[in-house]
Amino acid sequence: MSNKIYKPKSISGFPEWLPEVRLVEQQWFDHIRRVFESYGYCNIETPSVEELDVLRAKGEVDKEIYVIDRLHKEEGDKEGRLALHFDQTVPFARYTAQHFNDLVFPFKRYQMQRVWRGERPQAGRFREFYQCDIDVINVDNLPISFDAEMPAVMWEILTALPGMQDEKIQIRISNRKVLLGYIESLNVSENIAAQILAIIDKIEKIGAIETSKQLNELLKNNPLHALMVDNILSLTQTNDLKSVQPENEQMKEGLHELITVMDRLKHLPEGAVVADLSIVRGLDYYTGTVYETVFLDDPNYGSICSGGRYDDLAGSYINKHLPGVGISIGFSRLFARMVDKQKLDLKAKTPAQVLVVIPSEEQQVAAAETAQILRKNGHKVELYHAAQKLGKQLGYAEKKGIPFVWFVPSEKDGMHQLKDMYNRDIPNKDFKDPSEWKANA
RNA sequence: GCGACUGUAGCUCAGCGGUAGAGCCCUCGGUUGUGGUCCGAGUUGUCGCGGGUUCGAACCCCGUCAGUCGCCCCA
Repeated sequence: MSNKIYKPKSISGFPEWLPEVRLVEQQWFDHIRRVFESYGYCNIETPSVEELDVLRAKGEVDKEIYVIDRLHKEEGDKEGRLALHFDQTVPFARYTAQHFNDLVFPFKRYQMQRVWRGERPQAGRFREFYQCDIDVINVDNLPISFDAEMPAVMWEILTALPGMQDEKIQIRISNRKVLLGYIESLNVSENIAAQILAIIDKIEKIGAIETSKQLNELLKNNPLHALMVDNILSLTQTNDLKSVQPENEQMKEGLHELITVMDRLKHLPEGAVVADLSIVRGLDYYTGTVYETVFLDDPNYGSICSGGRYDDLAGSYINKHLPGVGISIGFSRLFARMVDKQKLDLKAKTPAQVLVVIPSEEQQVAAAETAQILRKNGHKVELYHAAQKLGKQLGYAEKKGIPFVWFVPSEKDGMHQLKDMYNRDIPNKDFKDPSEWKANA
């Protein structure tokens, strides 16, 4: 055995939490799971790794993918290269294609797992993080109503998460067919079109004036550039979808879909969900509706809940047409912000609700028996580990944030006592029998 | 991948050329069946790493690694 001590340090971008934070994180997962299931989504879990070729099936992927290797891999070993998945949508599409015959469609599933991206970490940006996804995939046709269900479910979750009550968030929705259709009508090269999208994507960050400047610079060789820039800006900033004149069939279809989705979200509070044609959402597999969600007081923190519709992602793995739509909570990004802003209730460092103390050696057995009875009655119980001074035992309960302390009787035929640690003024409750104490009473 | 800034005790930081410090935390005591306050005592360091300048470097210089924040990209 070596005595060498490796100084412990956290690896940047790979978050880990203290017990009191983890407890709240688990509550968040419970809450999210409950709402997902209330809409009938079933859970699946896919492996952390996929074959690299599966992850790249949709062509070039910009995302930084971690590949994994065996330490003792021999030269010439013929194995598919394995890689950690960078999202849950691609593995889900593979899963759906693979188990096509055993699934019932429309297939509604949720997934809450870690994903990995080798990007440079920053506030709210990790290399290992949780996503909570819901997706629906159907055969041949997927009703547009699902495009409206996605943000509705997420709004319900996000506004009710413990600690999120005061946060002002907004889900923004667009349809890529609108902007892509419009840009197609401009007859510019593919390269220029991509650059236009990249500039529009930053509109909130850099402002309309800077956007206009950059677009003019980009398009300056086109004789109509002033008009084009004006039109792009007014399109991406419009508040009235119905007044937009479609330039072609694709744009018309996108507008119609977007208007339909917005119509079906009218039951949500004013400003919860808005149509925003400047949403670009990268350049990967989305083909129609796209979502992103921001904190209104800090939109640059990044999206905490994004997704969209993909017409043919599963088609990379099976010769069928399997359109889908999905949305994903950037769980770790969202959670880390609430931790940083101290919005979480971190009193408890343990799930234990009651600490059974051991006032003296003689009571050790009685204390252990009592703890067992309380557990059988549904309480979460920790038994103190030694017959030490009571002040020390109470201090322990306090430090761990255990709300109740239990005293076994000090004499034959005496009463059990329950002490409330948070409300010192409340007198101790007496019980003849530990079973008289009901959980949550 | 590019740029800026920062690395000193478990944590937050002071010291900026002359023997390494404070607060918090932790441990014990004041308090042998009822905690949080207060008081006293105590433990804690390759000053990120390597090289250079200097009689002397935590401090100045070079390199390197790590972290934070921007850019890019994204949850």
